[in-house]
Amino acid sequence: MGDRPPNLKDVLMARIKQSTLEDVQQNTRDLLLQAAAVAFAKDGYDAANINQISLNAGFAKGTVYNYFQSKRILLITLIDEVAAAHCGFMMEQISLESDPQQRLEKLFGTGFVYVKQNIAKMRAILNILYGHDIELKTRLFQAYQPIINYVKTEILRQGAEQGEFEPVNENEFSLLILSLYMGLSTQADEQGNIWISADRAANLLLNGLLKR
Amino acid sequence: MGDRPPNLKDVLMARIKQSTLEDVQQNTRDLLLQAAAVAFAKDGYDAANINQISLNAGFAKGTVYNYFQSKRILLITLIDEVAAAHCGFMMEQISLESDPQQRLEKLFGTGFVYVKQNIAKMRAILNILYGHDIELKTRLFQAYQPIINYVKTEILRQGAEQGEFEPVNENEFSLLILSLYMGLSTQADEQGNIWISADRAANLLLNGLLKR
Amino acid sequence: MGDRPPNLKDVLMARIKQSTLEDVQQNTRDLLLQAAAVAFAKDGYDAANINQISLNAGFAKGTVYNYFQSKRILLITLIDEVAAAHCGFMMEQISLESDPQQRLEKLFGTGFVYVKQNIAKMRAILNILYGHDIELKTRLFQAYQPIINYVKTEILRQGAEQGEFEPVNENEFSLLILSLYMGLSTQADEQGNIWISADRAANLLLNGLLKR
Amino acid sequence: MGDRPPNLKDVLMARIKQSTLEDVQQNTRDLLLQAAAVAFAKDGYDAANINQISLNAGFAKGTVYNYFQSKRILLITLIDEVAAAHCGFMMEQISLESDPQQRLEKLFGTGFVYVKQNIAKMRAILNILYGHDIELKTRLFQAYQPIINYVKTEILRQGAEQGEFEPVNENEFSLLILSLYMGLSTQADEQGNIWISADRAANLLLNGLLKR
DNA sequence: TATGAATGAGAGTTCATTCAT
DNA sequence: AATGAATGAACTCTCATTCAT
Repeated sequence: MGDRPPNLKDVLMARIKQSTLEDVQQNTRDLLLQAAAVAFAKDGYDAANINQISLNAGFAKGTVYNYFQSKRILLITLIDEVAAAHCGFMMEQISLESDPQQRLEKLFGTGFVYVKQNIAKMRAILNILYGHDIELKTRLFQAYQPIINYVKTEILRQGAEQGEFEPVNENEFSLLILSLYMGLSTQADEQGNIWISADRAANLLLNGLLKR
Repeated sequence: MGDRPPNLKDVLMARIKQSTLEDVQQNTRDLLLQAAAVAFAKDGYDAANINQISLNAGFAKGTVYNYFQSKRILLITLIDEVAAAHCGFMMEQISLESDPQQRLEKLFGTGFVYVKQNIAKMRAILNILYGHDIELKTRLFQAYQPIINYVKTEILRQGAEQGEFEPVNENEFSLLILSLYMGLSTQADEQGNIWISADRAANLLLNGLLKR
Repeated sequence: MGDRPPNLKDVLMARIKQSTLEDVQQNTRDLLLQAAAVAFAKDGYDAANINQISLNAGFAKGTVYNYFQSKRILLITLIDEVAAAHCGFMMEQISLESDPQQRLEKLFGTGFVYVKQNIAKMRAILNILYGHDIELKTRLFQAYQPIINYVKTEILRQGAEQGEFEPVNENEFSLLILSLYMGLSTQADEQGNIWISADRAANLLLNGLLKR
Repeated sequence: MGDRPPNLKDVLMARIKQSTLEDVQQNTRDLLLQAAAVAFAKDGYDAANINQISLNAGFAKGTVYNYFQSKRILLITLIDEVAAAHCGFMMEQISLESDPQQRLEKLFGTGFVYVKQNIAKMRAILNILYGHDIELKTRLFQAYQPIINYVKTEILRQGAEQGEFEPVNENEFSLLILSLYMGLSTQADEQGNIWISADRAANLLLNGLLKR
């Protein structure tokens, strides 16, 4: 690899000297996906340079095509994997609470944590969610179904059944909650911090939801 | 121009036979900007084809360069002009009301009307607002300062002074209001219709604002 | 065009100073097709470089795409136009004779003249006729139908009706004649000369055709 | 090799469990050459994918480079080996006849048999014979010298000496015979069958050769 | 010997931009 | 002012080849 300046690949590779072939492949794939997230976040899908993604990941320009058939499939893969990880992380954390109101607060709390820890991936995702490409938006919507359903059944419905929440249109309101979460996420700064606290964000909704 | 089917240009041109040179230029410019809005809305800035914009406006490939120095300047011009018209239209309508609460409701009412009547331009704008390009977002933010200031001084401050509203952080809350308006606008359908009514949108905010 | 060495384009352009727009387009198109024929003849379709074709024609590398949508469409266009010209030329010349036997001799005579005058185009065509691409061969076969039909009806059938020729399977024999012509054409040297004379080639067939 | 469906390699490998190292190498080499013939026949040299050849032969991507230094050398090796086998087979069979006229008939008979039994290899060879690459054509011509010389001395000269054939230009006529054989071979169908019978093909030539 | 991850030169193609008419 | 032929930088993608295992 000669006199290239050390990069993410080199650093990580050093840690896995004893790795098996599967590890190498998984590692390369992950490095490429991470570099793709950074590029798509910074420049958007259309303006991002797939050769540069490969180079930034620490590989030659063609290497990305050993793992992803095309630039678009690279993006779609990123969407699917980020959405799965994002949904999984949030659902796992939210499930630790049992009270619907606390679950809603936890949604924003844990959601904002995910944004902070995965700012590049989130920006790549948000560029699509608010972008022009209908096909990609649909894919993204499908990939986020798990958390949408979770909010619907495990927060809204449960809250209504327990008499805590007003009965609302579950479908509309679960979408509204996720829209607010995503909308606030777009306002994260470079470090992934969001100007409004998770509690205040949840309260904005709770004031409209809670019986008084 | 031969046997092309009649297009927007041809139709409009027929109405202005008596126009002066300035009128023709203004008309051409507007046609190009409108075609640009449609293209940027549909494909995004990067993927939009500037030659196709010119053709869709009813002119030849090079014509756009007689009016705009580059593709990017075309976009910036579009941002500035749409923002100015958008702000102007909303402020003019809102000013017809004098009560702060009614003004807030009018903001969403008249804002949603603007979206419906200018769906392509709005989508082009929203693509930028939620896109990756910081420079363009800054430009957009500057261009929308008039309405942000208007909300701050003519709605929030006035409401607070009249004892109708809780005293809130004017800067933060005016941004939050505009964010909600823009966020809901991203959910407009093909015809520019938005699933939530202006009243309900305003009430979401008012419930948190109003003294009880 | 600066200090490029003068090329075919420059020479020809000089002759058509007064040309109209249509002339310019037709001229550019023809130059590109001719350069394509030379390249496809020399390197074959797959190995030919479409950028180099444009450059060899005297234009920038992208110019070929102003006239042909893709490399393959450039080739298909070349096939169609060469076949049409080739068939037209031969049929026109052969029709000057009325005797079937003389027409057969004229077929080889005039055919060999066409080869000599269009050696690059012929080699491009023959590379396809004897190449691996079935789709292209089919297209070529379709494009040469006129001369195949002409041989069938205006030479073989007429010769049989006039009692000069043995009655043979018209379809098979017309194909055999054209196959022999094409096969001999593959053996043309750099200048387009063929080692066997048109008369001897025709006689090979006439031995099998003529009644004795 | 895991759960790949069994392929030619696996089947053949099973039969040679007891083989020595040399046998294994020879076998691998042959499998690669056969896969190369199939690929070159189907897609032509330029468009054929050397990695796919290796995979189709039942090996990994890089294996072909353990046996052949480059794609081009693989092709040249194929040319040499096919030509040698082809010439050997035909000369061996033809030698079973002693009469020149019967030898000529046998040439087409046994030649057509070879085509049918080696359709992929023949198509690869014919693609080169009628292709654009002069260097390869020259190589092919050299590799087929044995059969050309055989026809010249063991058929034409012998026929003339025995008074059966007209005295003709041996060099030209032996080439003509082989050209006819190759030309007819290009018209073999998917199964390697040729529309004209060996006897009729031979008779076309005998009409011009035989004394009357 | 066989493997397959990685390489990088080079291809086809797009399209913002220029400029002579 | 409007045109559209021409330009050429830059991009996505392919694949022959290398080499450490």
